[in-house]
Parts: sequence; C-alpha cells; structure tokens
Amino acid sequence: MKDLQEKIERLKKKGVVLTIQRLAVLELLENVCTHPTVDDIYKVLKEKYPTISQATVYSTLELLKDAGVVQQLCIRKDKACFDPNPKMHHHFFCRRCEKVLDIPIKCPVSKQGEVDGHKVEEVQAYLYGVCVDCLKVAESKT
Amino acid sequence: MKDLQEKIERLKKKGVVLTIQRLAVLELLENVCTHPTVDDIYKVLKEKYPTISQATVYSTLELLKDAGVVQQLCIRKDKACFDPNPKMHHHFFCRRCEKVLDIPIKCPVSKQGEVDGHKVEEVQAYLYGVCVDCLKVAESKT
DNA sequence: TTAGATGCAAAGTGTTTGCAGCCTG
DNA sequence: CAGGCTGCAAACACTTTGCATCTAA
Repeated sequence: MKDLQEKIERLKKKGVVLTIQRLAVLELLENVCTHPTVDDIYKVLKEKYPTISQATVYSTLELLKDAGVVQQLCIRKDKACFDPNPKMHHHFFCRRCEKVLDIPIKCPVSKQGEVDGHKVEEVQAYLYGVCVDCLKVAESKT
Repeated sequence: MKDLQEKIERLKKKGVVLTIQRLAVLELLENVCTHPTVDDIYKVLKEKYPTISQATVYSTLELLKDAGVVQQLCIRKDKACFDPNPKMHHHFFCRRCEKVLDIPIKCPVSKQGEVDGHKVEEVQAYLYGVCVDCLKVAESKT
C-alpha cells in the first residue's frame, strides 16, 4: 500500500481534490492484478457506492492518467483498459479469453526519448496471441 | 505496382471475389504513404465511386486484414487506421498533428513467437510524442 | 462560501448488423 | 441461376458533454 500513499501524496501536491470517488477508483486499481476497463471499475464501485456514475469514473481515470499515476492502454480496439503501474512496461492480449497481461520484454526505444528526430514521450508495445492458459485448454481438447 | 499485383494474386488464391470496390480500396492503399482511417478511405473513394458505402469499406478492410495483405493499427484511441504494409514494423503517433509514421526501430520479441509461454502472433509497438515537423513549428514560434 | 466535483441523461462518434436488391461467375 | 456482395439505415457500444445539484476545503 506504499504505492497508494505515494500516489495520494503526488495528487495532493498537484492540488487535486481527493473525493471519495477518486479515492475509491485509486484504491480499486491498487488492489487489482488485472487491467480493468472503465466498465469493470464502474461495476465494482457501484456495489459500494450505488450512486457513482460512469461519467465520474471516466473523468477520474483521465485525471489519474494525466497525473501520471496510472496508464491507459489501447491494446483492445473496442475499449480502453487501465494499468495501475505507470512505469513503462509492455502487454500481451489473449485473443481467446481477452485477458491483458504484463510481460517482461524490453522494447528499447533507441536513444533516450528520440527516434528519427521525433520526440518520444511514451512507448507501448502490444503483443497479441493466445495465452498459456488458453493454449492448455486447447491442448486438452485435442 | 508489384506489391499490388502480388496482393491481388494472393487474394485470388484465397478465393476472394475481387469486386470493383475491393480493388479500389486495395489500390488506394497501395498508393498512399499515410495511414488512412476508414473515413479517409471512404471519402476519397466516394469521389470516384459516389455510391460506395461505409459498410463496404469496413468489410473490405476486414477482409484485407484477414487475408494478411494490410494491417490494422490501434495507435489512436478514437479510430482504427490502416497500413498497406503487412510486414511487422512499428509506428509513431504525433499528438500534435495526429500523423502516424512508420519508424525503423526493431522491437525484439524475444524467442520466436513465444513469451512467457504465451503464443505471440502479432506485435505492435506504438510510440507517442511530437513529430519532427511539429517540433520545428514550435521552435520557430519561440 | 464557492470553486469545482458529481450524477444523470442526452448527444456524439466509430463500428456492426440486417436485409432487400444487385451483380458476378 | 445462385451465392455472395453492396448500399442503406438502424442498431450498438464506448465515450463525451451539458447542466443542475451537491460537496470539500
């Protein structure tokens, strides 16, 4: 939970008002090992905070992203998902079960923050395929 | 034009019916050096083929993607864009002018087609930042 | 007290779907 | 002639927006 405290500090320093809703989103993300979509987050929070709205979840996630405490992934073409870890790392999307997983590969962006003269601020490497669990299921059916 | 012929051959071998509309999409993509969205393609084709529909453009692009002659990029969160080059290579998105550019970096997916036991079928590395042209404009305004 | 956040609903945008009619082989 | 493609419009899903109300500092 050290991460959570650090994030809260960082947000406070930026002058962000920490409402119940924002803390709830932050906390949920901190305790998750998946990469939830907006709707995933909304549905879970709805249980504890029945009046929370999708618009708030959307705006909070944007706020957290802009503050650099979470990152948004564009790995699925239908909807965004979020990663509580804001540090650069990469992802795998299983086309079968639609899970998103962190992966340990290093994707070197040549010279620090610069490629062909373009200023690089962010890098996302997305791998697509079939995850090990789905491969096992497929095998066992053979 | 060699590429175009090869693609047409490949599609024919797969038994794909090459209608006027499909050829038009294919040809347009072959003569483009950008990464057009569905709407970009639709608008251009509309001039030459006033009755063409968006649905046809969508279905054609999916067909071409499935046949492996073009690739779809998920680099912008609002809409898909397409790359006539189906071979693996990576992309840069300029947040200022919203251009998508091919970039020469190599993003090594460790062992051939496999990471952490997951079967990798496709890799997309997306870099985000400000392109060299927009950087120049920004400088000249200083 | 008040600037700014929330909740609700409507609007917006890209994409998919259903189906009648048309075309191609 | 038959299967499949096209064009049109409606349906869909995710996201954004507008605004009245509420709330944290």
